[in-house]
Amino acid sequence: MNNPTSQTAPTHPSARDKLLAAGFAVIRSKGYSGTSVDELCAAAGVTKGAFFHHFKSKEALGVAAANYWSEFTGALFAAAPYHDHADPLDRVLGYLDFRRLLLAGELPDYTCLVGTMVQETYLTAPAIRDACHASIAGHARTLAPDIQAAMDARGMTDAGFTAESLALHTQAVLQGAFILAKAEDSVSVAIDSVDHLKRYVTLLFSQAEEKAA
Amino acid sequence: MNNPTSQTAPTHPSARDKLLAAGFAVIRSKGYSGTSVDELCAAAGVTKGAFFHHFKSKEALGVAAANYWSEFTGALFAAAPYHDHADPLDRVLGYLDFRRLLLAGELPDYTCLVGTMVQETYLTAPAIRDACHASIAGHARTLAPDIQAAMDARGMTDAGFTAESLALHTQAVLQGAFILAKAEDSVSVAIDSVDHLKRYVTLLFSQAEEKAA
DNA sequence: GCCAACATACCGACTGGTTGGTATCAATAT
DNA sequence: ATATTGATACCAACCAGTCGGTATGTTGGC
Repeated sequence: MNNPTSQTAPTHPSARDKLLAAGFAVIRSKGYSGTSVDELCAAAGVTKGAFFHHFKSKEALGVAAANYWSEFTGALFAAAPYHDHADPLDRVLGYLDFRRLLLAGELPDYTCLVGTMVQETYLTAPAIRDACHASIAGHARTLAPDIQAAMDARGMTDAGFTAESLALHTQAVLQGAFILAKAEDSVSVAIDSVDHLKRYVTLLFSQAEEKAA
Repeated sequence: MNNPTSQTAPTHPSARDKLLAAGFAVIRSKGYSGTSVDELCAAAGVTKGAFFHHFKSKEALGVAAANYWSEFTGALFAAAPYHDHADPLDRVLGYLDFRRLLLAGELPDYTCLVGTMVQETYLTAPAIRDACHASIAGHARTLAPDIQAAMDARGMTDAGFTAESLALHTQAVLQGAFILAKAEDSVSVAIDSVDHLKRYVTLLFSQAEEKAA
């Protein structure tokens, strides 16, 4: 009856896993403050007793959800195909194509949990803010090496920006694109913004190629 | 004793005005859902009775605050000096310089009210979402003519993007920059993103100039 | 038998919202 | 000039319901 790998197996998820999964969905729809513990429990199909057995507070669930989000997205992007390109610039552009591809389904499905949470909690819940920051910064850090390699290949030693700052800029564009998509209730504006970002990166490196030539 | 222009005079602001001003500050700090009506009243120095005299619900205050935000920022940017440049591209770049300049003080002082609110309310309070969308889209619309003029001046008839989409992209970058600044608890990452955006716009139009030459 | 994993029942504090009432005003009638 | 009217602006107290959190079970595997 019991699954020996039940800790993380989707066939027999623990109340903790169900709550974290419910957190992804509900918090992305209604925000952190707008989501009640009761609501979370109902969405997860567990009771409040289970909630407070696994999380000492609502804030603790917020932190855990942000950390789980880091794991989840980390695995998603690590398995993505854009890493296969030989040229580092192609990997960066491939990443943006992949992000564009992810803009599918309904708004709560493709928006960013930690971007949503940090907006509300940056002053009131520093622990959540730190976990969200770690998630965003950690993801940006996976991009920086490819950007740096692309810069090095073109001798861009004095480009006026760092690989890290460009990596963070991509995240800013994506987060902002989500906000505009929510405001317009349409994904097209987000797609347009990713296209602008891709055009920026392309221009940035083609410019350097011309200069080098 | 009584001020004949008391309706809008800052020397004798009405409870409504005080509540809207308090809304700017408190909602930008704690988010919409995270802000209670009692908190708003305390910050404004009025009672709950006054609140519900002027606003039929908390949501109505959210809508009114978003609309007031549109007026407020509309006046701010209309009076900004970047409109004086003769070259439309200089006006666009001047706008970005002005936005960079506005990134001063504490986080709740320079972040965007409607960007914060729409993130939480896009599904639960359509009236607020619409007001936030009107604010963002309306502001972007003030940028589009200058962008279009800059494109026309360079014969960019087939640039692969519209002036409107670039205007919206600037707003996405700014909104995203605010999120990253909140996560990092530092404005520098937001400044970097605005710099990237300015570099993008510069590249976009210098590229077209080269092609035309 | 025991402990982790849950469920049930409940608490005080706080939530958005309502109540009845007062102070202040302009307009009008006297 | 003054009294009457009626509307607006505002207040303190209060309401029913919801909040995050707790106390006390019950259960099922080791």
